[in-house]
Amino acid sequence: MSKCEQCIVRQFNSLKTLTKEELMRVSACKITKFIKKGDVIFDEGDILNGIYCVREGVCKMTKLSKNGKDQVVKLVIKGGMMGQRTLVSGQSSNLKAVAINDMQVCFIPKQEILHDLHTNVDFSMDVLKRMALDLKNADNSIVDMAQKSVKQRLAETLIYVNNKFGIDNNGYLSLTLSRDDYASIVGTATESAIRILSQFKKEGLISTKGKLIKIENLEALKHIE
Amino acid sequence: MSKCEQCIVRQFNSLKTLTKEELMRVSACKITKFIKKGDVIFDEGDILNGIYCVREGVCKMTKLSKNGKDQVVKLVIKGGMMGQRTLVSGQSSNLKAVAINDMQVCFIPKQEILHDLHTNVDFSMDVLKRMALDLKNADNSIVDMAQKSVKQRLAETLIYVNNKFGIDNNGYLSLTLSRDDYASIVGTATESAIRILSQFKKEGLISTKGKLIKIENLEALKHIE
DNA sequence: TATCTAACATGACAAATATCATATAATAAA
DNA sequence: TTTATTATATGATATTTGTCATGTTAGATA
Repeated sequence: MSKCEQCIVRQFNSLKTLTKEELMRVSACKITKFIKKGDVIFDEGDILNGIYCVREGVCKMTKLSKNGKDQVVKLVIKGGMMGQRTLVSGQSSNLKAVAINDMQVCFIPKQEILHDLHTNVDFSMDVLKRMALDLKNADNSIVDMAQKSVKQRLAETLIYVNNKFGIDNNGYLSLTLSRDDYASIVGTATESAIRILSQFKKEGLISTKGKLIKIENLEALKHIE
Repeated sequence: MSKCEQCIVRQFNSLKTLTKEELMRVSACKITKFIKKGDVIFDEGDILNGIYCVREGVCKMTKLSKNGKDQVVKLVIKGGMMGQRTLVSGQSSNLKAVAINDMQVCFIPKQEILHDLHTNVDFSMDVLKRMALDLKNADNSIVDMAQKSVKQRLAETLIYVNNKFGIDNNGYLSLTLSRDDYASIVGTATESAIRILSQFKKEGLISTKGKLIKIENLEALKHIE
């Protein structure tokens, strides 16, 4: 079992503010889990007894709407954490976490993190800072959902995936999402997402090969009306 | 100038976790401001040198979308705080704060709050907890914006205003919002908001008198399709 | 390989929502 | 009070988006 002290992933999250001693305690009680694509890590309403640190893979955090459709609220990538909000508030989870590809995550028990939150100011301030950033992003999402067209949101999602995950050797977006995932991120019907992607293709903004998508005209995508 | 130690409003926010000494220091450096309806307390991009505690009145926090429309992200009421996110992240404000009615707010300088955040664990944990709750609410708003119809969102807004602000002697919603405000909360065109309110009226779900709105059938509003 | 299944794709149509025009009512300013 | 301005209201119409039907493709399974 690998040690947190040697894990590069923690550089991307609040754990980097922990002291060596704190890290060793965390490392001693953490549980590393291997999650297969499509598996549910935790569900809405679950009581989480700790937080998850993503070592590998990508995860979507979704919420089921009353109309029966899942809405993706956030994508969590390597270095990301899940469950902090729930840990802090003491409530059950508001979101469901599903692996988009094979993942490796470390589970850290609640009491360990809570202890560090109370005793290490650097840590608690960093957690606070990241939560503040999450809140800002969420606020911006609200505005986008309310004010932008489906086409604009889909274009922005493609740009986001491009920026966040980059492209493979052939120029295709490294993160492969199903059309259904795109629809669920954008907040539209699967058919609508497919239709708009087809339109983007016709207009030369993107090209596709199966599920793979290649951005052909980033600038034009940025200026979708 | 009134003292924070005697201010009931702090019972509703994180300031209630401060010690008497801390409160007195806060009280000594706070500035109470009287804001008139429609006035801007701070704008997007502003550098805030502190946080605001709402003593009286209601405030809308909005963000300007690229299409030129303001989207209301949150309503802040008596006891609410503004600017914590910005204070914590060290960034400029992501939102604009506009008074919906006459307000009284107390401005507390940044360094005072930051000091308390670093030294009082109860305080920092409470701020964290409230931010976590804000984040949950924001996530839920994303889902609502993405998945619910304008009609549903408007109905829910009416219910929210009813629950949060109550009704006056004649049964009308105590908080009076313009049709434009409703549109900006729901994320739709003003005409659409007006049209749907008219429809609700025809269906007997609400009645109106000028800008005033009275909920006539709460249960039916809750079950709008 | 053949078959099955899930994902992708597209047409046809319906429903929701935005936009533009215009009218009326309410409120503020002169 | 009169006038000017802003908010509310509604019709007509265009656009966007959702829904249902159906077909196609690609990958999984037997």
